[in-house]
Amino acid sequence: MPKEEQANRTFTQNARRTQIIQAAIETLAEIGYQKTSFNQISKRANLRSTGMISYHFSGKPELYSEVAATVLAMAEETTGSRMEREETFRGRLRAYIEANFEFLARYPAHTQALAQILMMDCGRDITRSQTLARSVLSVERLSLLLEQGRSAGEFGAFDALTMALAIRGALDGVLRRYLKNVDLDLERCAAELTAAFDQCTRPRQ
Amino acid sequence: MPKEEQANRTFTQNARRTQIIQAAIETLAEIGYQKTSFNQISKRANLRSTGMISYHFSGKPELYSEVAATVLAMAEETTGSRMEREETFRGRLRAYIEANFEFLARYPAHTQALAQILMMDCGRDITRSQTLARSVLSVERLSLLLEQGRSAGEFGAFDALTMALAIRGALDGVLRRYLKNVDLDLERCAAELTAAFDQCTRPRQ
Amino acid sequence: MPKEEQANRTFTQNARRTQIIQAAIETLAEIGYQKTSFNQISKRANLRSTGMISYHFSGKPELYSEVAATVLAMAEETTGSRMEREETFRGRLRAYIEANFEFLARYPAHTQALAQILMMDCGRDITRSQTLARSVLSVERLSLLLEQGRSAGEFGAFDALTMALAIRGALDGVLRRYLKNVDLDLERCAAELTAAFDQCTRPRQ
Amino acid sequence: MPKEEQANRTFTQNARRTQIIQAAIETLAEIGYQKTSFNQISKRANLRSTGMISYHFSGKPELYSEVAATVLAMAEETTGSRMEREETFRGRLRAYIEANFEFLARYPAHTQALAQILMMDCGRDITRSQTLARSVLSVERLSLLLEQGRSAGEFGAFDALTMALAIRGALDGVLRRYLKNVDLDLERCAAELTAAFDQCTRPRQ
DNA sequence: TATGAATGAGACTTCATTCAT
DNA sequence: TATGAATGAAGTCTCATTCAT
Repeated sequence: MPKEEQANRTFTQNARRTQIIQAAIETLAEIGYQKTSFNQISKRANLRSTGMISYHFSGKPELYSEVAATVLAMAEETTGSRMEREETFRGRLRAYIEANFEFLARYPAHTQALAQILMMDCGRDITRSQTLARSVLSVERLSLLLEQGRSAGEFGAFDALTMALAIRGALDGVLRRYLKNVDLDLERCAAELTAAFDQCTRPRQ
Repeated sequence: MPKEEQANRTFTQNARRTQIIQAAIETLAEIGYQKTSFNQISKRANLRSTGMISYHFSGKPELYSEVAATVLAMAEETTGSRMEREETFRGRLRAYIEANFEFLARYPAHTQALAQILMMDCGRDITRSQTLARSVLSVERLSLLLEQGRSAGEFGAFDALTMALAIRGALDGVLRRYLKNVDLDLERCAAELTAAFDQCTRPRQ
Repeated sequence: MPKEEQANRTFTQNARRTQIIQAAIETLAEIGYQKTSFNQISKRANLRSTGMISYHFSGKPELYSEVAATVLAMAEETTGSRMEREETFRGRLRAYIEANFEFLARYPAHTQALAQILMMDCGRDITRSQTLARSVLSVERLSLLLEQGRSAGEFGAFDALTMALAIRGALDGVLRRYLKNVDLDLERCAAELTAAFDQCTRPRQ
Repeated sequence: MPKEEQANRTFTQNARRTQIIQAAIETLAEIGYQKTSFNQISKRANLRSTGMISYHFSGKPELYSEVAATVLAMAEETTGSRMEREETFRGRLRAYIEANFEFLARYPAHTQALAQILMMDCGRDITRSQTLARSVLSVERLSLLLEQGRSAGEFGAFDALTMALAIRGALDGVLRRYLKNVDLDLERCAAELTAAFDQCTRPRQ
């Protein structure tokens, strides 16, 4: 009887959970939130029944939370390590933007799945949770970075939260377009965005 | 027997359609795309059965298309007229950003509903239609504005489409946060964003 | 307020009823019993609402009864007059078969509509009514013809009802095939069937 | 999660499918095609909801196809084995007619259900499928038999297809009457029809 | 007479979830 | 642990019929 609070999971249980989460990611990316059902997910996971999913997850919310957490953790790796190599806050901002594109290029399905879930998260199951707020991808973390950079005199006198929302939004806008229509040249987009936000975060005379 | 191709609608029919569209907007804004059903909408429209909705609209796609068209038309008014008053492209860009905030402040539910529909529009029923593409709010129109401004020497040498996606995305990001959490000071956000994009669209030396 | 038992109909009412009946025939022939709804019929009759049909007919059963009666009356003309010209019972049987094909060739839609209605008549609204039983097309009348011919020594000693059912069934079988697939050569079919039943009704030695 | 392409069905699934098919047959025979709904069928199958039917069959078309296939398979047994015992084509024709009556007498509900489905099969889901075309009961097979018999000199020079349509139609006509009104003496009908078609397929001088 | 808006029952279908095995 | 059959609520849609005008 799984579904316990966390821990206490056997190796097998974790394997199953991972397998299901992976299948959920693929399904969300492939057919979209609307058409994604336990049935679809279980097919992609080569499970013989949807009961398996209900058995390992308390319900759709938990499954989707786990999907989000998984993707966020992966993004954390890519992005976090990329940012830590930079010494200036300005350098970290550039790294943040570039890392977002790198992740998209490497894991489009994961990005897609996360986007789908966050968009539909109206009950705020995920958004309200700490999982997202603590992620390096979060507006909050980005806002903090800007704030610190401003204190250090690297950035101008803008409002950190608004700028963070703008940067995150701009990234999401470009990412979303790419996911719909792969014609975008990601490298060029990355360069354009880093340049743009590099410019508009400059101290204004 | 409604559901006819277009036109040919009586006064009463149009009134009902409007009423239903309005109820759909409120429902989408209030409980989100997922939970929005004909049942919920008909309750909010004080209709006795969902049959009434099916009677006036061929189905969910038509209803949602009409919702989108309605909101876009309203936005067109606010935004379009605000932009036309400007003479420079740079001025129009500022007006565009400001008008987005004005509309949001005046019609938060409409903005919310439109956002929900466009996000879920994976079948591209609406996105692919001309309704959106021709709207002032569209990335395409914004991109065109930037392109023209660049030709006129008002803007720098950035890629117009990427910048348009970024601006639209930044706006959506801030809007979305406001819709989740009304604590944002919209006027200040507007000022920050106009300043930010005014700066980063400048010709770079 | 129409819907009265019969009579008492004004000229206009009768015109409307005829118009609706005609539209029903076309609809049944074109799209089949299943898809035939008041809505479809009213469109084909250029009526502005299905209310019109309910206003002139007490319901679907009455409408379909009238359709059946109309077609049967037309068939009566074709077939009856054709048969009366014959002097022998054997001649009348041939005439009966030939007239069925003539009618089919001239009024395929009417034949189709009647067939659809009689097939679906499980409540026996029509079959049980006298309209059909009294028709020259009915098995009963055909059976009577055979009986009389037998008494007159023209036919063999078969069971009249069974033979009548067989002849009527054979005609329906060929007709139905023609209605599905117009490749049949009706004249040849008519000749074949007259010959066949001419032979098998002969007095057997 | 059933509804798979074919095979891969467990014992239980097949049992349920059979049960539902049986209930569908009874329902069709009892209340007719029009009134037969998943609701009615599920009641007769002692299922608690119509969802069960949708769970085992992809939809009405699949269910009805299976009903038709089931009945045709049963008829194949009765009729096929009865015909194979005959050595002449003429003998087989007689066997064919007699077997039809035998089947009707033994399985009136099945006959009724099949008749209902084939009559309403306007989309030709079933008729167009090979299930019917390959059945012994089909006009095609009957036509072939007549053709072969004619080549062998056993039958006269009639058109095989027309005669096959006539025989099949005659059988259906008698069968249908019996199903509506059980007063017919099936044995006598069988004798009459075999005699009749024996006579009219004779080589004519 | 005629209109057409409104109704509400009922159809089919999907789905997350439960439960006996 | 895993299976998969079963459930039943909820969803969208169709339709004959009613009724105020």
